[in-house]
Amino acid sequence: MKRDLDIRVAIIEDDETIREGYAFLIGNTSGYKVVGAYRSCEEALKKIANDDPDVILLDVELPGVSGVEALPKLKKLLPETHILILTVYEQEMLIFRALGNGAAGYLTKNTPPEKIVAAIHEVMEGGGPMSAHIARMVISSFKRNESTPLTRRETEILEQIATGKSRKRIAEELFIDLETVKSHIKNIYHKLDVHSKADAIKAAKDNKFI
Amino acid sequence: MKRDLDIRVAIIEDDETIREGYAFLIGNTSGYKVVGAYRSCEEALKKIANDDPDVILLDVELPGVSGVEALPKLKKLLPETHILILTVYEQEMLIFRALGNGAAGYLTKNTPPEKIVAAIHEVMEGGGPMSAHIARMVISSFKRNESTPLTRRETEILEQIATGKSRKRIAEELFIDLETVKSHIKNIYHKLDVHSKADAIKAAKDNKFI
DNA sequence: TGCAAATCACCCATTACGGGTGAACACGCC
DNA sequence: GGCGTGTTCACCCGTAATGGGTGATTTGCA
Repeated sequence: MKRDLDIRVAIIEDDETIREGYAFLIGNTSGYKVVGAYRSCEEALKKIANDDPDVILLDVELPGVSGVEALPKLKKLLPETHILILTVYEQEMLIFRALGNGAAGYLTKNTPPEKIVAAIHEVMEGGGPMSAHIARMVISSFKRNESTPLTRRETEILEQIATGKSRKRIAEELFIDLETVKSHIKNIYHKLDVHSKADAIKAAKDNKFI
Repeated sequence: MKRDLDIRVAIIEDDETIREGYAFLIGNTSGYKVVGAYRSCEEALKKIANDDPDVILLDVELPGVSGVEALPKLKKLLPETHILILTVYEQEMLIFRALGNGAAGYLTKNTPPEKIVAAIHEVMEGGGPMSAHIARMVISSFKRNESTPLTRRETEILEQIATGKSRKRIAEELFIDLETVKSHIKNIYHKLDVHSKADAIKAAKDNKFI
């Protein structure tokens, strides 16, 4: 299907200077080829399927249909294509929405040109290129709060509650009595100063206790 | 406190050849200094506090106390120190446990020496260095399944259920009737072929529908 | 030896849950 | 124009789960 061995790159970016800059950079790197460049998602969604790109560089802050909104549509149109996000913003919500919608990498626009080319290569090799600060935020999102007021057992039980299991089922799976589970839950509620499952789960997640 | 401007690195690694190799590499790079090298976590936990390291390179597959187990203890001992995981394994469970326990980065042992030094630098600058394949796995963990059988509304309601909220509360927050929520839940259960909250949440999470 | 953690017990009233059946209305698609 | 899908709401049923009070025992680590 591919017409040669070059990595086929498409660019979706509204700023002409930046778009042309990327196109020039990538087009002049051996092994890479620009097969499409668009100023909007609407335009790209109509024509990009014909470009058969391996990688799409996607700006998230576009006028009209934003990059994150277009992501699922691009993925549906080109399921095998890797999509790299390019942005000036480093907002957590935006990052996690983009990654949840199928982005294969996330780069900030201060990324030096040679690193962008390296990222395209990396994503083709099964990697997940991210700018340093983005990577740190992603890693942080996994990190638990080490100064939890909950004991080991309480944390374990709250995790089970957060999966929707009933106290009875939790008791059975942990080989303890239902009364013991109730007792732990009462202690959890006191420590977190809440009066319901939902509030306990929210408080614990907000504070990264679970 | 710091005796000079070098980045202070400690190494915990049982294989002597590898340990010495890293020590030699880092010690001979200007701007870096090896302040400790240990063959086990037990040994490291006793003495490492005196080294006052900026970064610790930590092997996860150690005899005795494993790297992941030692992570919380090291973090408690040296809260300001960045810990970089070094491993041959790329198991998801190990990666997410390590990141959840406070690791600042995750490198595989096939990482070339100059990249290890770069990773130490990157972590000092607020980055989160990861090997390419690890980064892809981390990113994948965020990705939703685009071919969900659930509708938009059903997904929304299942997400609410997964936070532990009651149907009544969900109805209030979405400004719809309790009966409507019940109706959606019945449809969700049918689609996922389950008969309880817990099973629905599990099925949806396993398939990345939520 | 003492304190925290984990275990179990019995009390109470209220609410939530799972399932069946049916129906109205809006929207897009052929 | 009609058909399917998605969203909304209604009324039925019985069982199970929840939140809270009070108190007691045992185990393990410091």
